[in-house]
Amino acid sequence: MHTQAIEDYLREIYALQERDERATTSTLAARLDVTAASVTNMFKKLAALNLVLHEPYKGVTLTPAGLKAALEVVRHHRLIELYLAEALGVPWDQVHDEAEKWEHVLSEDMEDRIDAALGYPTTSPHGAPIPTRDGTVADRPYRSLNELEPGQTVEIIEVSDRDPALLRYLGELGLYPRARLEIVSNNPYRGTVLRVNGVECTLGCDVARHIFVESVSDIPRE
Amino acid sequence: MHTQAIEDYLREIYALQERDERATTSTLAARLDVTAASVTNMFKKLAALNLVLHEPYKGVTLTPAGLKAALEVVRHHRLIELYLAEALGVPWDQVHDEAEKWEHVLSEDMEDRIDAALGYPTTSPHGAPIPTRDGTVADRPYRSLNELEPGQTVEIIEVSDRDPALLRYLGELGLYPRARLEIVSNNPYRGTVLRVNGVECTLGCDVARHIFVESVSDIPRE
DNA sequence: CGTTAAAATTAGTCTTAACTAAAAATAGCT
DNA sequence: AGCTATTTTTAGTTAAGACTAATTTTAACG
Repeated sequence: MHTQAIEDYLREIYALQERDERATTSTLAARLDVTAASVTNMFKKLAALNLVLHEPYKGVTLTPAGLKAALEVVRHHRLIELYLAEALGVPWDQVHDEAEKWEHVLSEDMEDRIDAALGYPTTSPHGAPIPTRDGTVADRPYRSLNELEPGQTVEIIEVSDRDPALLRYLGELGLYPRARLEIVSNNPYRGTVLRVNGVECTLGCDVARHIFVESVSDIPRE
Repeated sequence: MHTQAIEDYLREIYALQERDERATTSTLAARLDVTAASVTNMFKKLAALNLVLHEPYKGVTLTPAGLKAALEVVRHHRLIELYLAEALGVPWDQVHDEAEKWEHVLSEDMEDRIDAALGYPTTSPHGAPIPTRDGTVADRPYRSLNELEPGQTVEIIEVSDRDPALLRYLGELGLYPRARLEIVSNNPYRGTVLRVNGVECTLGCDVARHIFVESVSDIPRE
């Protein structure tokens, strides 16, 4: 196992690559709340450990070994998020911050027990896929809310887990994974207007961009 | 909250004082698997933080502030031991080592949730009292197995949690807290011979010393 | 194409908590 | 009491991972 700091960096680098964003010095610094200089130091260390490819002034990319290590951390993280929500009733806006701490102390044995207690789940409370133990992740060919045409009815698949205030707001509206909603209008400046449970509401573009959905026609409800 | 290292030292100093043993440099070094020099350094740091009184060449004693901090760590430790055993089915010989890691990442909120999920328990799986949130611990006016007269029937109250192999052995014999046994003979050199569930077995003195019991006459079974 | 702003890197420092090796203090034994 | 073995402490080092300040590289724009 790697140090806690290394695991944190790997988790965040993965989180960026997962969304096709570049893992740059300044982005990591903002996400981990450290200075840019600290990030550069760690990038060098990760590169020396063959966990990332560091292109100076460009950013890093996970190597196969780095991806494997990152997926282990992410698996721990998402399993714990779900466990806290299911077993201890922790609200979904708090599970991310707690899991960030717990993920570093989870032994393989405890991982197995939690996995079994949850019935071998496949997604976190926010709808993110839980990597398997051997390091594979489900594809996510989903679209963001802000790319959709008015009139469409869609089902929420996943929402970003990192903004507690936003999660509380979405929770109030009932915008959890598996919730269905209709797009009323969509405008890159004014945001997305949608109807959920008969209620209309507006989400800003930067919010709508982090909500992933699937067309209802594609997944007939059982 | 204090650093993980400080919490580990406080926990072990408390564990010694709880058994009326002196918290010396070498004892702590053995328990925490560090060198004596490291312990001396930490003793100075703890003394500077007013958590212990350090008498050079003699050892340390927890101050009121140190005791309070130690009891918080011990509360976390024992709550987690019980939670792992009850909720995840972890065998009682493994819960100590796992709890040693988990105790450092437990927020107050999670502590409350775990406490509630367990129904506000008062003892760990090994029978050790769980300190309350405000820092009080139940008295333990119990005797060790090796102090008893033959013929007595007693109930196990508590066993030491730190030797997994011993715990597995005791588990095989059914020697859990609340188990009843009869003293067959007791000898400081040969150890304690006892009968439990109709089976006779012998425990060495150093083992018997760490098993705490209460006379059955004192506690009529409901 | 050169100037400037932003981003990244370097150089050097700090803290925590370990370590080794050497010196000092205590305890045990005759 | 005095010698020896053990224990403890001191002194100095190391590693991780953060930091600041200064410098270099890249990107953007007139």
